[in-house]
Amino acid sequence: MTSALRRRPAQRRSVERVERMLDECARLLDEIGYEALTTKEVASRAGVPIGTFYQFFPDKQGLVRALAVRNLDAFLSRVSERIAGAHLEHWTDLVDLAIDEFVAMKRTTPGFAVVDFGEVLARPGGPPLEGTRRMLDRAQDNNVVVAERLRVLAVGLLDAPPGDGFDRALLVAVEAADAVLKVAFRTHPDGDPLMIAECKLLVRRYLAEHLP
Amino acid sequence: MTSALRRRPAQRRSVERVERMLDECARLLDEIGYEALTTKEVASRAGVPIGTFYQFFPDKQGLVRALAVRNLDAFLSRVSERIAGAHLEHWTDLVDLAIDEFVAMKRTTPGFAVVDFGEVLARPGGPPLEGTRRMLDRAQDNNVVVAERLRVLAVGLLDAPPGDGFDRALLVAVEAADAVLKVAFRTHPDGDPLMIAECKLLVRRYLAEHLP
DNA sequence: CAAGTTATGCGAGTGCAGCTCATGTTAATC
DNA sequence: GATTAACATGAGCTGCACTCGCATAACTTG
Repeated sequence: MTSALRRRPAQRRSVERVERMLDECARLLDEIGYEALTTKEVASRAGVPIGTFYQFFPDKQGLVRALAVRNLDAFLSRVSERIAGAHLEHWTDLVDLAIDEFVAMKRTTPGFAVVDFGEVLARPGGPPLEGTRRMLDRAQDNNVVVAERLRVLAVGLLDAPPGDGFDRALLVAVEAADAVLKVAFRTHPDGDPLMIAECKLLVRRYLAEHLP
Repeated sequence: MTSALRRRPAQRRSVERVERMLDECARLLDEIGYEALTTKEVASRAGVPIGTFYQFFPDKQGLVRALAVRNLDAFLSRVSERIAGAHLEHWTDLVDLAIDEFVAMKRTTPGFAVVDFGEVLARPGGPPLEGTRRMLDRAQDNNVVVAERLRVLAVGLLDAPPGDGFDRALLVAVEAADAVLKVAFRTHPDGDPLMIAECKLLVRRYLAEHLP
Protein backbone atom coordinates (compact mmCIF):
# COMPACT_ATOMS: atom_id res chain seq x y z
CA MET A 1 0.00 0.00 0.00
CA THR A 2 1.44 3.35 -1.04
CA SER A 3 1.81 5.53 1.99
CA ALA A 4 -0.44 8.55 2.12
CA LEU A 5 2.44 10.47 3.64
CA ARG A 6 5.20 12.26 1.78
CA ARG A 7 7.63 12.03 4.63
CA ARG A 8 7.27 9.81 7.65
CA PRO A 9 7.49 11.89 10.83
CA ALA A 10 10.63 10.86 12.66
CA GLN A 11 10.74 13.00 15.78
CA ARG A 12 8.19 13.10 18.54
CA ARG A 13 6.92 16.58 17.72
CA SER A 14 6.33 15.66 14.10
CA VAL A 15 4.33 12.57 15.03
CA GLU A 16 2.13 14.66 17.29
CA ARG A 17 1.73 17.27 14.59
CA VAL A 18 0.58 14.69 12.05
CA GLU A 19 -1.87 13.25 14.56
CA ARG A 20 -3.20 16.72 15.36
CA MET A 21 -3.65 17.49 11.69
CA LEU A 22 -5.61 14.26 11.20
CA ASP A 23 -7.75 15.05 14.25
CA GLU A 24 -8.49 18.56 13.03
CA CYS A 25 -9.19 17.23 9.57
CA ALA A 26 -11.77 14.84 11.03
CA ARG A 27 -13.42 17.61 13.06
CA LEU A 28 -13.54 19.96 10.10
CA LEU A 29 -15.05 17.26 7.91
CA ASP A 30 -17.90 16.90 10.38
CA GLU A 31 -18.32 20.65 10.62
CA ILE A 32 -18.13 21.81 7.02
CA GLY A 33 -17.54 18.77 4.79
CA TYR A 34 -14.76 17.84 2.41
CA GLU A 35 -15.32 20.49 -0.21
CA ALA A 36 -15.25 23.45 2.15
CA LEU A 37 -12.29 22.05 4.05
CA THR A 38 -9.10 23.92 3.23
CA THR A 39 -5.56 22.77 3.84
CA LYS A 40 -4.76 26.17 5.35
CA GLU A 41 -7.53 25.81 7.92
CA VAL A 42 -6.48 22.29 8.90
CA ALA A 43 -2.89 23.45 9.30
CA SER A 44 -3.77 26.56 11.25
CA ARG A 45 -6.12 24.73 13.63
CA ALA A 46 -3.43 22.17 14.28
CA GLY A 47 -0.93 24.97 14.89
CA VAL A 48 1.19 23.94 11.94
CA PRO A 49 2.39 26.23 9.15
CA ILE A 50 1.11 25.45 5.70
CA GLY A 51 4.55 24.64 4.37
CA THR A 52 5.01 21.98 7.02
CA PHE A 53 1.62 20.54 6.17
CA TYR A 54 2.92 19.83 2.68
CA GLN A 55 6.08 18.27 4.09
CA PHE A 56 3.94 15.42 5.33
CA PHE A 57 0.92 15.28 3.06
CA PRO A 58 1.30 15.27 -0.71
CA ASP A 59 -1.98 17.13 -1.15
CA LYS A 60 -5.48 17.56 0.25
CA GLN A 61 -6.42 14.06 -0.84
CA GLY A 62 -3.42 12.60 0.90
CA LEU A 63 -4.62 14.10 4.15
CA VAL A 64 -8.04 12.49 3.84
CA ARG A 65 -6.52 9.26 2.60
CA ALA A 66 -4.37 9.06 5.70
CA LEU A 67 -7.50 9.55 7.79
CA ALA A 68 -9.25 6.77 5.86
CA VAL A 69 -6.38 4.40 6.55
CA ARG A 70 -6.55 5.22 10.24
CA ASN A 71 -10.29 4.60 10.17
CA LEU A 72 -9.98 1.21 8.48
CA ASP A 73 -7.35 0.04 10.94
CA ALA A 74 -9.48 1.19 13.86
CA PHE A 75 -12.55 -0.54 12.41
CA LEU A 76 -10.81 -3.85 11.82
CA SER A 77 -9.23 -3.97 15.25
CA ARG A 78 -12.59 -3.16 16.86
CA VAL A 79 -14.26 -5.92 14.83
CA SER A 80 -11.49 -8.34 15.88
CA GLU A 81 -12.12 -7.45 19.50
CA ARG A 82 -15.83 -8.02 19.13
CA ILE A 83 -15.24 -11.38 17.50
CA ALA A 84 -12.95 -12.42 20.34
CA GLY A 85 -15.55 -11.31 22.87
CA ALA A 86 -18.73 -12.74 21.36
CA HIS A 87 -19.24 -16.35 20.31
CA LEU A 88 -20.66 -16.71 16.83
CA GLU A 89 -23.40 -19.24 16.25
CA HIS A 90 -23.78 -18.69 12.54
CA TRP A 91 -22.07 -16.71 9.81
CA THR A 92 -24.98 -14.28 9.86
CA ASP A 93 -23.81 -13.20 13.32
CA LEU A 94 -20.58 -12.05 11.75
CA VAL A 95 -22.48 -9.95 9.23
CA ASP A 96 -24.50 -8.32 11.99
CA LEU A 97 -21.40 -7.74 14.06
CA ALA A 98 -19.51 -5.98 11.29
CA ILE A 99 -22.50 -3.83 10.35
CA ASP A 100 -23.15 -2.92 13.98
CA GLU A 101 -19.54 -1.85 14.49
CA PHE A 102 -19.61 0.21 11.33
CA VAL A 103 -22.79 1.92 12.49
CA ALA A 104 -21.26 2.54 15.92
CA MET A 105 -18.24 4.25 14.40
CA LYS A 106 -20.42 6.32 12.10
CA ARG A 107 -22.09 7.67 15.22
CA THR A 108 -19.07 8.27 17.41
CA THR A 109 -15.79 8.58 15.54
CA PRO A 110 -15.12 12.15 14.33
CA GLY A 111 -14.99 12.42 10.57
CA PHE A 112 -16.07 8.80 10.09
CA ALA A 113 -19.53 9.83 8.97
CA VAL A 114 -17.96 11.73 6.08
CA VAL A 115 -14.98 9.66 4.95
CA ASP A 116 -15.27 6.22 6.58
CA PHE A 117 -12.77 4.26 4.48
CA GLY A 118 -12.26 6.82 1.80
CA GLU A 119 -15.52 7.24 -0.06
CA VAL A 120 -15.98 10.85 0.83
CA LEU A 121 -19.63 11.44 1.44
CA ALA A 122 -21.17 14.24 -0.56
CA ARG A 123 -22.88 17.07 1.24
CA PRO A 124 -26.47 17.37 0.10
CA GLY A 125 -26.63 20.37 -2.18
CA GLY A 126 -22.91 20.88 -2.06
CA PRO A 127 -20.40 20.75 -4.87
CA PRO A 128 -19.03 17.51 -6.35
CA LEU A 129 -16.17 15.35 -5.22
CA GLU A 130 -13.85 13.14 -7.15
CA GLY A 131 -11.21 10.50 -6.78
CA THR A 132 -12.22 9.01 -3.47
CA ARG A 133 -12.55 5.48 -4.76
CA ARG A 134 -8.91 4.63 -4.22
CA MET A 135 -8.04 6.30 -0.98
CA LEU A 136 -6.71 3.30 0.86
CA ASP A 137 -4.67 1.84 -1.93
CA ARG A 138 -3.90 3.73 -5.10
CA ALA A 139 -3.90 0.48 -7.06
CA GLN A 140 -7.30 -0.79 -5.93
CA ASP A 141 -10.76 0.43 -5.08
CA ASN A 142 -11.43 1.05 -1.42
CA ASN A 143 -14.03 -1.62 -1.04
CA VAL A 144 -11.81 -4.20 -2.68
CA VAL A 145 -9.33 -3.53 0.10
CA VAL A 146 -12.05 -3.58 2.74
CA ALA A 147 -13.50 -6.82 1.37
CA GLU A 148 -10.07 -8.45 1.25
CA ARG A 149 -9.26 -7.56 4.85
CA LEU A 150 -12.67 -8.70 6.01
CA ARG A 151 -12.16 -11.96 4.17
CA VAL A 152 -8.87 -12.55 5.96
CA LEU A 153 -10.63 -11.83 9.21
CA ALA A 154 -13.53 -14.17 8.46
CA VAL A 155 -11.83 -17.01 6.65
CA GLY A 156 -10.88 -18.88 9.80
CA LEU A 157 -14.27 -18.48 11.37
CA LEU A 158 -16.61 -19.72 8.71
CA ASP A 159 -16.13 -22.60 6.34
CA ALA A 160 -16.41 -20.51 3.24
CA PRO A 161 -15.58 -22.10 -0.07
CA PRO A 162 -12.36 -20.28 -1.00
CA GLY A 163 -12.07 -18.98 -4.53
CA ASP A 164 -12.98 -16.16 -6.86
CA GLY A 165 -16.69 -16.76 -6.52
CA PHE A 166 -16.70 -16.11 -2.82
CA ASP A 167 -14.31 -13.17 -3.09
CA ARG A 168 -16.57 -11.55 -5.63
CA ALA A 169 -19.62 -12.23 -3.49
CA LEU A 170 -17.94 -10.58 -0.51
CA LEU A 171 -17.07 -7.54 -2.59
CA VAL A 172 -20.64 -7.28 -3.85
CA ALA A 173 -21.90 -7.54 -0.28
CA VAL A 174 -19.54 -4.82 0.95
CA GLU A 175 -20.46 -2.47 -1.89
CA ALA A 176 -24.17 -3.03 -1.44
CA ALA A 177 -24.05 -2.68 2.34
CA ASP A 178 -21.96 0.47 2.05
CA ALA A 179 -24.46 2.03 -0.34
CA VAL A 180 -27.51 1.19 1.76
CA LEU A 181 -25.88 2.39 4.98
CA LYS A 182 -25.05 5.67 3.31
CA VAL A 183 -28.75 6.16 2.66
CA ALA A 184 -29.53 5.18 6.25
CA PHE A 185 -27.26 7.94 7.55
CA ARG A 186 -28.36 10.52 5.05
CA THR A 187 -31.99 10.10 6.09
CA HIS A 188 -31.37 9.93 9.81
CA PRO A 189 -28.40 11.37 11.78
CA ASP A 190 -27.94 8.17 13.80
CA GLY A 191 -28.81 5.91 10.90
CA ASP A 192 -32.40 4.98 10.11
CA PRO A 193 -32.97 1.72 12.05
CA LEU A 194 -35.32 0.40 9.40
CA MET A 195 -32.69 0.95 6.74
CA ILE A 196 -30.00 -0.69 8.86
CA ALA A 197 -32.29 -3.70 9.27
CA GLU A 198 -32.89 -3.82 5.52
CA CYS A 199 -29.15 -3.67 4.96
CA LYS A 200 -28.61 -6.74 7.10
CA LEU A 201 -31.44 -8.52 5.33
CA LEU A 202 -30.01 -7.63 1.93
CA VAL A 203 -26.57 -8.96 2.76
CA ARG A 204 -27.86 -12.13 4.44
CA ARG A 205 -30.23 -12.97 1.62
CA TYR A 206 -27.53 -12.52 -0.95
CA LEU A 207 -24.71 -14.31 0.84
CA ALA A 208 -27.02 -17.22 1.60
CA GLU A 209 -26.44 -18.16 -2.06
CA HIS A 210 -22.75 -18.59 -1.39
CA LEU A 211 -22.65 -19.86 2.19
CA PRO A 212 -24.41 -22.70 4.01
CA MET B 1 -38.06 19.71 -9.19
CA THR B 2 -35.88 22.79 -9.15
CA SER B 3 -34.58 23.47 -12.61
CA ALA B 4 -30.87 23.07 -13.08
CA LEU B 5 -31.01 26.08 -15.38
CA ARG B 6 -30.75 29.71 -14.33
CA ARG B 7 -32.62 30.97 -17.33
CA ARG B 8 -34.64 28.85 -19.70
CA PRO B 9 -33.41 29.38 -23.27
CA ALA B 10 -36.20 31.06 -25.22
CA GLN B 11 -34.89 31.53 -28.71
CA ARG B 12 -33.77 28.83 -31.10
CA ARG B 13 -30.09 29.75 -30.93
CA SER B 14 -30.09 29.60 -27.14
CA VAL B 15 -31.69 26.17 -27.11
CA GLU B 16 -29.06 24.89 -29.49
CA ARG B 17 -26.32 26.47 -27.40
CA VAL B 18 -27.54 24.80 -24.23
CA GLU B 19 -27.74 21.46 -26.02
CA ARG B 20 -24.22 21.92 -27.40
CA MET B 21 -22.88 22.76 -23.98
CA LEU B 22 -24.46 19.62 -22.54
CA ASP B 23 -23.04 17.55 -25.39
CA GLU B 24 -19.56 18.96 -24.91
CA CYS B 25 -19.86 18.49 -21.19
CA ALA B 26 -20.66 14.81 -21.73
CA ARG B 27 -17.72 14.37 -24.11
CA LEU B 28 -15.31 16.10 -21.77
CA LEU B 29 -16.49 13.99 -18.86
CA ASP B 30 -15.58 10.87 -20.81
CA GLU B 31 -12.25 12.36 -21.82
CA ILE B 32 -10.92 13.91 -18.65
CA GLY B 33 -13.50 13.39 -15.86
CA TYR B 34 -15.45 15.79 -13.73
CA GLU B 35 -12.61 17.25 -11.73
CA ALA B 36 -10.46 18.26 -14.67
CA LEU B 37 -13.47 19.59 -16.56
CA THR B 38 -13.49 23.39 -16.59
CA THR B 39 -16.44 25.61 -17.36
CA LYS B 40 -14.24 27.65 -19.71
CA GLU B 41 -13.38 24.56 -21.74
CA VAL B 42 -17.01 23.46 -22.03
CA ALA B 43 -18.01 26.94 -23.11
CA SER B 44 -15.20 27.34 -25.60
CA ARG B 45 -15.76 23.91 -27.18
CA ALA B 46 -19.43 24.72 -27.56
CA GLY B 47 -18.51 28.08 -29.08
CA VAL B 48 -20.15 30.00 -26.27
CA PRO B 49 -18.55 32.80 -24.25
CA ILE B 50 -18.06 32.10 -20.56
CA GLY B 51 -20.43 34.87 -19.54
CA THR B 52 -23.21 33.29 -21.53
CA PHE B 53 -22.49 29.93 -19.97
CA TYR B 54 -23.31 31.44 -16.59
CA GLN B 55 -26.49 32.95 -18.00
CA PHE B 56 -27.89 29.45 -18.28
CA PHE B 57 -26.07 27.39 -15.68
CA PRO B 58 -25.79 28.58 -12.08
CA ASP B 59 -22.43 26.86 -11.68
CA LYS B 60 -20.38 23.85 -12.71
CA GLN B 61 -22.67 21.55 -10.73
CA GLY B 62 -25.71 22.94 -12.48
CA LEU B 63 -24.23 21.95 -15.80
CA VAL B 64 -23.71 18.36 -14.72
CA ARG B 65 -27.07 18.28 -12.99
CA ALA B 66 -28.77 19.29 -16.22
CA LEU B 67 -26.97 16.45 -17.94
CA ALA B 68 -28.10 14.04 -15.23
CA VAL B 69 -31.71 15.11 -15.73
CA ARG B 70 -31.39 14.54 -19.46
CA ASN B 71 -29.91 11.12 -18.76
CA LEU B 72 -32.71 10.09 -16.41
CA ASP B 73 -35.40 11.15 -18.86
CA ALA B 74 -33.68 9.26 -21.66
CA PHE B 75 -33.31 6.18 -19.48
CA LEU B 76 -36.93 6.12 -18.40
CA SER B 77 -38.30 6.60 -21.88
CA ARG B 78 -36.04 3.82 -23.18
CA VAL B 79 -37.21 1.53 -20.39
CA SER B 80 -40.82 2.38 -21.21
CA GLU B 81 -40.21 1.49 -24.83
CA ARG B 82 -38.67 -1.81 -23.88
CA ILE B 83 -41.58 -2.62 -21.62
CA ALA B 84 -44.02 -1.88 -24.42
CA GLY B 85 -42.05 -4.09 -26.79
CA ALA B 86 -41.36 -7.09 -24.60
CA HIS B 87 -43.95 -9.08 -22.69
CA LEU B 88 -43.06 -9.68 -19.08
CA GLU B 89 -43.64 -13.10 -17.60
CA HIS B 90 -42.50 -12.31 -14.11
CA TRP B 91 -41.42 -9.26 -12.11
CA THR B 92 -37.84 -10.50 -12.36
CA ASP B 93 -38.00 -9.78 -16.08
CA LEU B 94 -38.57 -6.13 -15.21
CA VAL B 95 -35.48 -6.09 -13.02
CA ASP B 96 -33.38 -7.60 -15.80
CA LEU B 97 -34.83 -5.20 -18.34
CA ALA B 98 -34.02 -2.10 -16.29
CA ILE B 99 -30.51 -3.30 -15.48
CA ASP B 100 -29.86 -4.22 -19.11
CA GLU B 101 -30.94 -0.80 -20.30
CA PHE B 102 -28.79 0.90 -17.70
CA VAL B 103 -25.80 -1.16 -18.81
CA ALA B 104 -26.54 -0.38 -22.45
CA MET B 105 -26.54 3.36 -21.77
CA LYS B 106 -23.34 3.09 -19.74
CA ARG B 107 -21.73 1.67 -22.84
CA THR B 108 -23.10 3.99 -25.49
CA THR B 109 -24.34 7.31 -24.18
CA PRO B 110 -21.55 9.91 -23.90
CA GLY B 111 -20.92 11.01 -20.34
CA PHE B 112 -23.32 8.42 -18.93
CA ALA B 113 -20.46 6.29 -17.63
CA VAL B 114 -19.35 9.21 -15.47
CA VAL B 115 -22.52 10.93 -14.29
CA ASP B 116 -25.46 8.62 -15.06
CA PHE B 117 -28.18 10.20 -12.91
CA GLY B 118 -25.96 12.49 -10.94
CA GLU B 119 -23.61 10.37 -8.90
CA VAL B 120 -20.46 11.59 -10.51
CA LEU B 121 -18.08 8.70 -10.73
CA ALA B 122 -14.66 9.29 -9.27
CA ARG B 123 -11.60 8.83 -11.44
CA PRO B 124 -9.31 6.24 -9.93
CA GLY B 125 -6.41 8.12 -8.43
CA GLY B 126 -8.00 11.46 -9.07
CA PRO B 127 -9.11 14.10 -6.59
CA PRO B 128 -12.36 13.91 -4.61
CA LEU B 129 -15.81 15.01 -5.57
CA GLU B 130 -18.64 16.32 -3.50
CA GLY B 131 -22.29 17.16 -3.61
CA THR B 132 -23.46 14.87 -6.35
CA ARG B 133 -26.07 13.12 -4.27
CA ARG B 134 -28.83 15.58 -5.07
CA MET B 135 -28.33 16.40 -8.66
CA LEU B 136 -31.79 15.60 -9.94
CA ASP B 137 -33.83 17.20 -7.22
CA ARG B 138 -32.29 19.54 -4.70
CA ALA B 139 -34.74 18.34 -2.07
CA GLN B 140 -34.14 14.60 -2.43
CA ASP B 141 -31.35 12.15 -3.08
CA ASN B 142 -30.93 11.05 -6.67
CA ASN B 143 -31.81 7.45 -6.09
CA VAL B 144 -34.96 8.40 -4.20
CA VAL B 145 -36.06 10.16 -7.38
CA VAL B 146 -34.97 7.25 -9.55
CA ALA B 147 -36.72 4.74 -7.29
CA GLU B 148 -39.89 6.81 -7.26
CA ARG B 149 -40.03 7.10 -11.01
CA LEU B 150 -39.30 3.41 -11.44
CA ARG B 151 -42.07 2.65 -8.99
CA VAL B 152 -44.55 4.68 -11.01
CA LEU B 153 -43.42 2.83 -14.09
CA ALA B 154 -43.71 -0.59 -12.48
CA VAL B 155 -46.77 -0.18 -10.29
CA GLY B 156 -49.21 -1.04 -13.05
CA LEU B 157 -47.26 -4.05 -14.21
CA LEU B 158 -46.73 -6.00 -11.05
CA ASP B 159 -49.10 -6.52 -8.19
CA ALA B 160 -46.82 -5.00 -5.61
CA PRO B 161 -48.18 -4.36 -2.15
CA PRO B 162 -48.28 -0.56 -2.07
CA GLY B 163 -46.90 1.13 1.02
CA ASP B 164 -43.76 2.37 2.73
CA GLY B 165 -42.32 -1.11 3.02
CA PHE B 166 -42.23 -1.65 -0.71
CA ASP B 167 -41.04 1.89 -1.40
CA ARG B 168 -38.14 1.40 0.95
CA ALA B 169 -37.33 -1.97 -0.58
CA LEU B 170 -37.24 -0.43 -4.03
CA LEU B 171 -34.91 2.31 -2.83
CA VAL B 172 -32.61 -0.25 -1.23
CA ALA B 173 -32.61 -2.24 -4.45
CA VAL B 174 -31.76 0.81 -6.55
CA GLU B 175 -28.94 1.89 -4.24
CA ALA B 176 -27.47 -1.59 -4.06
CA ALA B 177 -27.72 -2.18 -7.81
CA ASP B 178 -26.18 1.22 -8.52
CA ALA B 179 -23.23 0.47 -6.26
CA VAL B 180 -22.56 -2.98 -7.70
CA LEU B 181 -22.86 -1.77 -11.29
CA LYS B 182 -20.34 0.95 -10.55
CA VAL B 183 -17.87 -1.73 -9.52
CA ALA B 184 -18.71 -3.70 -12.65
CA PHE B 185 -17.78 -0.73 -14.84
CA ARG B 186 -14.71 0.22 -12.87
CA THR B 187 -13.27 -3.26 -13.31
CA HIS B 188 -14.20 -3.68 -16.94
CA PRO B 189 -14.84 -0.95 -19.55
CA ASP B 190 -17.99 -2.63 -20.85
CA GLY B 191 -19.07 -3.81 -17.43
CA ASP B 192 -17.81 -7.09 -15.99
CA PRO B 193 -20.49 -9.64 -17.05
CA LEU B 194 -20.00 -11.66 -13.87
CA MET B 195 -20.62 -8.57 -11.78
CA ILE B 196 -23.69 -7.64 -13.79
CA ALA B 197 -25.01 -11.15 -13.23
CA GLU B 198 -24.33 -10.86 -9.50
CA CYS B 199 -26.14 -7.54 -9.46
CA LYS B 200 -29.26 -9.13 -10.91
CA LEU B 201 -29.01 -11.96 -8.44
CA LEU B 202 -28.61 -9.55 -5.53
CA VAL B 203 -31.68 -7.55 -6.48
CA ARG B 204 -33.83 -10.59 -7.23
CA ARG B 205 -32.90 -12.36 -4.01
CA TYR B 206 -33.65 -9.30 -1.97
CA LEU B 207 -36.88 -8.26 -3.65
CA ALA B 208 -38.17 -11.82 -3.43
CA GLU B 209 -38.81 -10.98 0.23
CA HIS B 210 -41.22 -8.27 -0.78
CA LEU B 211 -42.79 -9.63 -3.97
CA PRO B 212 -44.44 -12.93 -4.91
C1' DC C 1 -39.92 53.93 -39.04
C1' DA C 2 -37.68 56.08 -34.93
C1' DA C 3 -37.18 56.27 -30.22
C1' DG C 4 -37.44 53.94 -26.12
C1' DT C 5 -37.26 49.80 -23.38
C1' DT C 6 -36.19 45.39 -22.18
C1' DA C 7 -33.65 41.14 -22.72
C1' DT C 8 -29.49 38.94 -23.96
C1' DG C 9 -24.36 38.63 -25.13
C1' DC C 10 -19.93 39.22 -23.69
C1' DG C 11 -14.91 38.59 -21.67
C1' DA C 12 -11.54 41.10 -18.80
C1' DG C 13 -11.19 40.96 -14.11
C1' DT C 14 -11.78 39.27 -9.03
C1' DG C 15 -11.30 36.24 -5.20
C1' DC C 16 -9.77 32.29 -3.34
C1' DA C 17 -7.82 27.66 -2.71
C1' DG C 18 -4.12 24.37 -3.55
C1' DC C 19 0.42 24.12 -3.68
C1' DT C 20 5.67 25.69 -4.17
C1' DC C 21 10.21 27.27 -3.10
C1' DA C 22 13.79 30.33 -1.53
C1' DT C 23 15.41 31.42 2.71
C1' DG C 24 15.97 30.82 7.72
C1' DT C 25 16.65 27.53 11.57
C1' DT C 26 17.80 23.60 14.06
C1' DA C 27 20.13 19.16 14.62
C1' DA C 28 23.96 15.74 13.37
C1' DT C 29 28.75 14.78 12.24
C1' DC C 30 33.50 15.43 12.43
C1' DG D 1 33.77 25.19 16.54
C1' DA D 2 33.09 24.35 11.71
C1' DT D 3 30.67 21.94 8.13
C1' DT D 4 27.00 19.67 6.40
C1' DA D 5 22.57 17.85 6.19
C1' DA D 6 17.70 17.83 7.46
C1' DC D 7 13.75 20.30 8.66
C1' DA D 8 10.59 24.61 9.19
C1' DT D 9 8.38 28.50 7.32
C1' DG D 10 4.98 31.72 5.01
C1' DA D 11 4.89 35.07 1.13
C1' DG D 12 3.74 34.31 -3.27
C1' DC D 13 2.45 31.80 -7.66
C1' DT D 14 -0.95 29.40 -10.53
C1' DG D 15 -5.19 28.32 -12.13
C1' DC D 16 -10.08 27.84 -11.76
C1' DA D 17 -14.99 29.17 -10.60
C1' DC D 18 -17.58 32.85 -11.01
C1' DT D 19 -19.00 38.23 -11.54
C1' DC D 20 -20.18 42.66 -13.41
C1' DG D 21 -20.70 46.52 -16.20
C1' DC D 22 -21.02 47.72 -20.72
C1' DA D 23 -22.24 46.39 -25.71
C1' DT D 24 -25.57 44.53 -28.69
C1' DA D 25 -29.73 42.77 -30.29
C1' DA D 26 -34.69 42.16 -30.00
C1' DC D 27 -39.10 43.66 -29.02
C1' DT D 28 -42.75 47.71 -27.99
C1' DT D 29 -44.92 51.79 -28.71
C1' DG D 30 -46.19 56.53 -30.76
